[in-house]
Amino acid sequence: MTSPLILRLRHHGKLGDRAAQALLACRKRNRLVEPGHCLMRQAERTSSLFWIESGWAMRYRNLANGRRQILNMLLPGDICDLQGLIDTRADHSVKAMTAVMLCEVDPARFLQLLHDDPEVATSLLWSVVQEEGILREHIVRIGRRSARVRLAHLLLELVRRQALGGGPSDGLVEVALTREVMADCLGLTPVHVSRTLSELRREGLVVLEAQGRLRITDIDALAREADYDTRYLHLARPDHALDLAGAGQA
Amino acid sequence: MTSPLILRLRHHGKLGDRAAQALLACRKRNRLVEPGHCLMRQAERTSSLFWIESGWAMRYRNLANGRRQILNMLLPGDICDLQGLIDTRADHSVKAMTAVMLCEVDPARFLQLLHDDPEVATSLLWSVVQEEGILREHIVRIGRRSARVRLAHLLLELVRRQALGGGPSDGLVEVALTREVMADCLGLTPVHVSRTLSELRREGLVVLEAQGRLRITDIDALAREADYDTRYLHLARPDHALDLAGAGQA
DNA sequence: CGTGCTTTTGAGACGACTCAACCATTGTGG
DNA sequence: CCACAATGGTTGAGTCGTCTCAAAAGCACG
Repeated sequence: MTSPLILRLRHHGKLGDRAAQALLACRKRNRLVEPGHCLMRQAERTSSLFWIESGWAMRYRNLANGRRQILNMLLPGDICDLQGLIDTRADHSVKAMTAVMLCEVDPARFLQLLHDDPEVATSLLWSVVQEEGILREHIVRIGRRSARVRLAHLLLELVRRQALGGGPSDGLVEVALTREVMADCLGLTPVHVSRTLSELRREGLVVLEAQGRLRITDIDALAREADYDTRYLHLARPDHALDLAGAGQA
Repeated sequence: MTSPLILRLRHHGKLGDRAAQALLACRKRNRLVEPGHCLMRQAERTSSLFWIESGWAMRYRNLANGRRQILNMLLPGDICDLQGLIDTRADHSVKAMTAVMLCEVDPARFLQLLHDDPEVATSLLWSVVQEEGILREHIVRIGRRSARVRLAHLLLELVRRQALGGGPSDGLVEVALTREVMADCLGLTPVHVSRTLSELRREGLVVLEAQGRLRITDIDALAREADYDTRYLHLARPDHALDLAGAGQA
């Protein structure tokens, strides 16, 4: 079975088997994190670098007034995070939502590879660009959309992202999200999320399945409702991928 | 006079004169953009790379319902954007708020330098990490803070950021911001921004000066009000900057 | 078959929005 | 140098979306 990291990167462009193998060979060791445990803590110094092999995590920030804002979700194949290459005091925490299998990367080996293999470098750059796009989309969602659209939009994004890493692509959200998690993601209260979700369910756009997991019944209908750009995250193959090697090894 | 790019990068860590010169030498040409004109348009393909030498710009997104969300402001010394290294269809626009002087970069030369000079590579990585931090802070601001705190927090950030690029550090916001711009940044309406700003002015935290420019009269007081972490953006020198060269040229 | 957690539902409050009128500033042409 | 237009800012009144608090209902697990 292919690693979700490779699956995801291959949505960006060419990543040959040799490059993929080289990337996977940067793995130092695997680590299993229990649900609810932290992969990284606010104000802690870290210089670790890893990707998510399985399970979901959340990147969030606790505020002085006790509130919480989830900044992003981390799904299988996501890298967390290039910031780890720099030794900074983290301004946020990362917590496992389910059991999470991490692949820790050997930074030196990783940088070496980045330096030597243009395919890997390009893929990783794509990955960073995609992640920034996700953050921007999140800003728009929270800043200028109603609760209903926010929620629909988030669910669509998660379903799409999990598919990129090899997860289900049939509308089922593979992880049970509590109302509180969705609320902290969307800048709402759990109560209001509950109401809004009921509304979507009443209209048959979404159903609640076993273990509290959600399923989008009609992705296109929901996407229309949510002003969701289906090209988002697609990031089709570029017409002319910039050749990082060309410059680097000239 | 030193370029704001160099000033800003030097807040991150060591960037010697040789490295700084090399970075500036990547400049292909300068371009002046009139206020209100776009540096980059939503859905357009771009593969340009440049930094802001003077003036302010905004990165924003227009929604289907006619609303606008400002994603970030671009100040002198900011790079816009590494994404330009990849040929993607932009999901947002960038518009000059004032007259803006751009320094266009020769991508090939830039990548070469990134590849060869570890000091430059480290600085740029810092820069990317800082930018991500700004986006995250923006999410928290919009998601979990009241109008009053949002506004205060934004002003504090802008004042700090302009100082990093060599602008005033005395609390004066060097560019006149319309209520609408602040509103589109903060996910509010111009009317409500007006009211909120009046409130801050009535309390003497902020004053309105000539040409509609704002001045924060007591930065510390406002920072306390706004739950603003003064370490934010500081990004003090790392204890042990990871040596990108060490791995790359081993 | 409790026990603890999450979800749902209801009622009322409040922050931010809308619409609309008026005011202030700046720039322009007579 | 003034009158005027254009733009952006302020203020008021009423509405609406989301929040708060609280209680009850589901659900999972020991």
